[in-house]
Amino acid sequence: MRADAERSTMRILEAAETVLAADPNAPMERIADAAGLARATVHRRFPTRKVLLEALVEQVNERYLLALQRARVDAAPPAVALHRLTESLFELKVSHRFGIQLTGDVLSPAVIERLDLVFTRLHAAGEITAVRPQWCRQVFRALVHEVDELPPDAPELGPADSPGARADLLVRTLLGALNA
Amino acid sequence: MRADAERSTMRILEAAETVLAADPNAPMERIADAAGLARATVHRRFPTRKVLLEALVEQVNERYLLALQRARVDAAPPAVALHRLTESLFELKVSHRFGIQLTGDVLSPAVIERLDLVFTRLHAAGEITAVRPQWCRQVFRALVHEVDELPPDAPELGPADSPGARADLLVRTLLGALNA
DNA sequence: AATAACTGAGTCAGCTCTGTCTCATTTCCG
DNA sequence: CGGAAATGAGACAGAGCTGACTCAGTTATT
Repeated sequence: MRADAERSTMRILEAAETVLAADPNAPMERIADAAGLARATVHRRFPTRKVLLEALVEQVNERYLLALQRARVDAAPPAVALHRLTESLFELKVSHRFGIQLTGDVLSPAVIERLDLVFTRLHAAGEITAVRPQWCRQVFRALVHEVDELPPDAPELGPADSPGARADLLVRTLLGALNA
Repeated sequence: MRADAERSTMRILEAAETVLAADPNAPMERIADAAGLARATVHRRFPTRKVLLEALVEQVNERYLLALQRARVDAAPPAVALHRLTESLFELKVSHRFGIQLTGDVLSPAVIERLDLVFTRLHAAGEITAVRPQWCRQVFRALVHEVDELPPDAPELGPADSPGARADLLVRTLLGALNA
């Protein structure tokens, strides 16, 4: 694969993210335009729309996994790990909104496993009463989405729009929800 | 409008709900089939797909409002009202999954107003610390969705699958989330 | 500089969905 | 019963998207 083609592939993935985030049914041509390429070129890398979507999912799963290991999910105190993970996730959301939304159904097993680890450890530490990691994951994902859609000046985020404000709110809300 | 045509209209709305819940992009013909009618007949009632969708939204808004007044939102203790409202909402979800999902953006002002009333009253009663009804609504809707997707035998719902088990879980979780 | 890889632009057939129209037939309602 | 309304079946044009293909021109690599 020529360095040339590599760049094109990346461009396409980026363009697909931004375009499909705005309109999940956008035609391939709009993605090609956003990437500054011809539609035919997109079809050369990704023969089918389905293939392109799968590539997006895989890409997000990789970054997800990266965020999990940067959060030191298995070593750090679980509440801290959750907080760090959340911060990374919000960053991930700005550049990969569509992909994340798409992974709702098809999170990679590796990601699920690590994610569940956070919640079992939270339970073991007595920070939450909820038992099943699956349920915790569901609530987590839902709240991440809601917090993410909060406008920057929302009172829930506190006075200053500090970078960790969203993560704070999320952790607080999630622990409250899973303690009931 | 002949009694005949009235029935057809209802059939179409019902069919649209069930078909679109499974596939939001399903073609008009599939809706017509599900309604036991010809595609042309559907187009006679609802000239455009857009019009049909709007009708679905309106229908859900009506039922939503009905649920709110049956819950005695303005008189009953707010926690009780919330519980009753939640029960109705879960019922509504089984028959109007698609419409409810669609109303995420376009809830009627009347519904929003009544819904906000619940949360301001909850705050006044000291049951939640969250202030902004908008934020409460967001979290509420998100959790309703997650609880609704829980399988009937989920441990979170308790031993017996009593009718109010889901509402119990939701109220518990929501109050926890909005207290953090 | 030569070769191989990549790309742009255009064309093409095929498919699906939409919305409209017609006309014969069935169904309601007074 | 008889007229009016509603329906089914089918055809129709139009639009949009997809995926494949060609070929001339550009770009990277050795």
